[in-house]
Amino acid sequence: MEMCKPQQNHLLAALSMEVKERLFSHMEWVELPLGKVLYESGDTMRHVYFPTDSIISLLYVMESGASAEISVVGNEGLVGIALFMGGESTPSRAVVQSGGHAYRLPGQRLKDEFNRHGELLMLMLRYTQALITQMSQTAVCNRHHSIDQQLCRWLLLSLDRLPSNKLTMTQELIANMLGVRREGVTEAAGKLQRLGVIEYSRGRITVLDRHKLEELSCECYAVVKRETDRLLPYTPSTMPDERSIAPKFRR
Amino acid sequence: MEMCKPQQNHLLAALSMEVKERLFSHMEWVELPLGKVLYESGDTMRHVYFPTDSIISLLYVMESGASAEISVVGNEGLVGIALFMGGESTPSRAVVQSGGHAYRLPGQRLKDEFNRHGELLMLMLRYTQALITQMSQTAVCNRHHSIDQQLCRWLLLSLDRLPSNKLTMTQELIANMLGVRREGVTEAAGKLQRLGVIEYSRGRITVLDRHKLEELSCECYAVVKRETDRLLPYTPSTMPDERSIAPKFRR
DNA sequence: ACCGTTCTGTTCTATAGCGTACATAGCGGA
DNA sequence: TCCGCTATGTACGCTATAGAACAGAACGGT
Repeated sequence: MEMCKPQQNHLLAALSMEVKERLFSHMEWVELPLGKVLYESGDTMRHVYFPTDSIISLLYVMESGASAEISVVGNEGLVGIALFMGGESTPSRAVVQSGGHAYRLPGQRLKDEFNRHGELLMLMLRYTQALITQMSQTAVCNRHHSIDQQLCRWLLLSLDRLPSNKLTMTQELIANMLGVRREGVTEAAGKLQRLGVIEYSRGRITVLDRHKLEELSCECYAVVKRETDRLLPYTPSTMPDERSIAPKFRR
Repeated sequence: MEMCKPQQNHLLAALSMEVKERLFSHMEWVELPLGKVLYESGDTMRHVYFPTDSIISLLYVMESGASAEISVVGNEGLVGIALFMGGESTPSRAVVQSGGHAYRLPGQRLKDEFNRHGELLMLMLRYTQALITQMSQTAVCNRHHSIDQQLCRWLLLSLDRLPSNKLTMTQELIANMLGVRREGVTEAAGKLQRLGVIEYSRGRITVLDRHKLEELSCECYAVVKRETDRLLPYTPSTMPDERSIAPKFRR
């Protein structure tokens, strides 16, 4: 048996003997044929996969059926971060892009390695997953949606983070954020203004019809919003039974 | 200390009294004027920011100077995940997009909350950060680069995860991954073939000139590669011990 | 050796967004 | 009050990519 396998998984290889032995006693060696779906959008993940000579694509599949790759995972990584990030699932699909093999570990076994970590950590991880969702959706949106749709998404994301329905933001600035021309924003904003959805002048934008804005936006806003709400429900910490909630974060 | 009631930070609000009190004894209340840069690409972060009534944009600034927003952070989150993810910095810039305030915590204080967590966790987190980098860069690439460039990037990312210089992948499949038309891939691949960079037929692609491929690719590949190498150097620690694997799962 | 299927190549038109140039309009300081 | 600056509006040609339709080419089972 060769000592230095050419296609071992790098993450597993980097672990100490102690941890590795504990994990490997529960590890399965599985074949991953091309096209196999490891998990669908929203699926509760049961295993994490450590690819060795296979490649897995994380895709976001849109309502239209069109898809875009969010990221790609090979022997440098693992599939199923949501299991330890705390979200248990993601809005993306994992498909085998290049057939091969992987080590597979029941999610529970991975979580067992985490069972001493406190609430702060769990909270951070869950937030991180929400952030990742946003990033992914941004990539998708950049690929597939019009400036008009993206402006709506962007306004809604901003609106959710502000106390009023006004934001101070020149079209030039928005263009930089979206990575488009200022003129493109001018046109899109003009349309929204003509529709009575927003009102603006010299860097002061007032949202008049939020509902319409949501209608005009692409699905990307809703996806991020829904996932963020799911991951971070923000139970008020002033509640007296706060500490009794904490154990639910531990598995 | 003033406890900003209407616009408290949601993450802080969700913490238990115990943890919150420990954190708040080291917390600063800072003003964030519009346009202030919280950190530049590659900067070692000293603080994490919990915005209350401000919005911070995470931007990736390209070599050309053009920029694209990776994500946006408001009172639902925090700026500086790299501090607890283990990377200490990111390739992105954080700019105040909407002036306001935030709670600021020295990074070390946050890390103190993490100091009992084992090596597995740290490894996972570092990987996650690398993945996040890839996602971010995908968003950037989708916005700004041609199909030709994106194909090069994609081939390189795949190549790095495979043992040989051959990959089995139809143009149709690649098109799905990149979120573009199959015809677009056909054209881009044709150009590469004519340049002698690759050779392919019916789903079998051989990379002949990797160096050229890197030249033709946009910067996005290099950014992700460099960051991944930095976060996960895979130091030649203990090699895997075959005997620790359950016999039936050995290769 | 054949035939159907699956890949790849080509060509047409349509359009969104870019680059560029320049015009207008509102605010704010002197 | 005026000037200058910044923000917004508009217009024109250009290009990359989408959408669609179809032709050729190679593989693989029977």
